[in-house]
Amino acid sequence: MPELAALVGEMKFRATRSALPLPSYNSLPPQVMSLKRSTVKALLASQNLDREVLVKGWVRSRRGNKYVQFIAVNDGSIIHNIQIVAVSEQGKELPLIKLVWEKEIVANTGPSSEEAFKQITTGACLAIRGQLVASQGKGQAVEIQATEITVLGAADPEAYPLQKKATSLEHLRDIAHLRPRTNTFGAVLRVRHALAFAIHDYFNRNGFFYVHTPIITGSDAEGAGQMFRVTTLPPEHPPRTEDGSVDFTQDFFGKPTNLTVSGQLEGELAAMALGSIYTFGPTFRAENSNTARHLAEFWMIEPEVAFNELEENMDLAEDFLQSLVRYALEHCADDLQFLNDQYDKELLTRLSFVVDNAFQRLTYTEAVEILKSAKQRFEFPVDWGTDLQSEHERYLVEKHFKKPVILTNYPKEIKAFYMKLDDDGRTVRAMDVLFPGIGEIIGGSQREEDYTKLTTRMADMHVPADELDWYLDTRRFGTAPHAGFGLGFERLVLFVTGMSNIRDVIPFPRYPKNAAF
RNA sequence: GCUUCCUUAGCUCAGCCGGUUAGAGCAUCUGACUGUUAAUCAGAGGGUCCCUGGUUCGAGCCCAGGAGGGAGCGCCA
Repeated sequence: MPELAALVGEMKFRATRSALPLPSYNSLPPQVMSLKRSTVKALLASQNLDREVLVKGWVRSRRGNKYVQFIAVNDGSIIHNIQIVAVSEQGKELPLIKLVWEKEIVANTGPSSEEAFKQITTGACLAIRGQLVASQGKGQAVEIQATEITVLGAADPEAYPLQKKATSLEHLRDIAHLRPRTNTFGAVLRVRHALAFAIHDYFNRNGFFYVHTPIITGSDAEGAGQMFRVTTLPPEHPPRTEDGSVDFTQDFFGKPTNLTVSGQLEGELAAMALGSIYTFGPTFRAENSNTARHLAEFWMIEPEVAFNELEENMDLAEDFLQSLVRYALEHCADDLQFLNDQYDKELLTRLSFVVDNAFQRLTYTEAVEILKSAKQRFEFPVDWGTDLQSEHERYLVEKHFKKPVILTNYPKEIKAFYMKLDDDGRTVRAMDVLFPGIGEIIGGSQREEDYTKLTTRMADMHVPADELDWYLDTRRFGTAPHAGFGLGFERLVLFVTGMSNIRDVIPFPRYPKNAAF
């Protein structure tokens, strides 16, 4: 014999529901099914009131009493919620709406209705049909007077991890599969989308062609960092050659292969035919970097332009960045306002400043002089010939110039082999764009187009020329001056959103000891 | 990889010099309230104090080792 309490609960639940006519969800009247879904964004902007609408989304909060209920619903189309109101008939308890739960219509009064109402909790997914009307309350212009609410998916309030109150960004990283449902990550992901779109739009308007460079590369000479090996050989017992080393001729590609650390070298090949090109794709670095500015898997944009020299490369980088930030300011106003209010009160001011003011351009040598005469004490000494430390870059950007800085003409010893040698033979035509709070957001250069100088540099730096003969062919056949740079997409998103950790501006971050989701 | 800080309720955190039964706000549950704005008010339930070992009459607190996380640095975008 079952426990009495359990039996009563079961009866209350089943009996009331089976006492009602039970049309299935799929046999709802045609006018219900034909009503097209509106986004919250469209409804909040609508001037066309007093009409029937259908909206679907997730419950952010529910409040009220047994006579009137207010449900804040968000569908991701915009950061704002739409308020759903369910009011009771005069003199009656329970709001007068038709509730649909588990594909069955339940009455608008009675125990089954109470059960259905209990499913409307934070995190639950609803479809709401009702009248779009001017709001009677303050705080929102319009609201929906619900006539029918369908519970598409309940969310157990005891188990649902996202509360109405603040949750730390660190904890949200542990539940990254649910964090898009928060205001913060909704805003970040919409801004991220807008920036990605703006990048393609900018290049398309300016005559650049989007080139897809390979993700899997057979070259380990790109010089941009540690690589992830790609192999189908069994890790326990790989085939061996006679001398005992792994026999990569039996691997999938017949040679060792890795995930790309840069599309630049292939991008240069395309630029030497199409003129202006860009890449925008995933990039992988197997470095053990544990910082708020590094990911093992990130997205990089690499434009490359034939006939451009260093000056034009700087002009492109500056105009490009300013255009992207301007696009975000114009198209993500609500999201940026939220991030400004919630995380970084200077965000909008800083973004406008970057759009309105020219970047400071100076050479590495000039920067060293400024740093040497600075009153500030640095942990690491400044000396011509050594790379600048984070503290030095931060001083220049945040204290001395108080604006984005483009540093050029670095000593050749601290830069990559493909950068064009200056006439003095000591420096190369490199450029780093430094942003406040981010540090290096762009790294680029004019490329060495002279075959002899390039091969000499490669020999000096022990870069195997035989593996890069295809690259050297561009210098052998119809070489031309050209220049380009790499923009870390997540660093751009970091700057525009004002977030402080790069792991919070990509949906599923990859970093040492973490590849969850 | 290095330096440093942290780990206590579902979440955010407090916990005095090592001393009785482990605390708050929010969330959750129950009740009240006919237009709320992260609603409010009243009540209730909720704990492997990260793990292992040690010191002590006694450990959330002290010591050692381990795990996880944050921040800073290096590598870079």
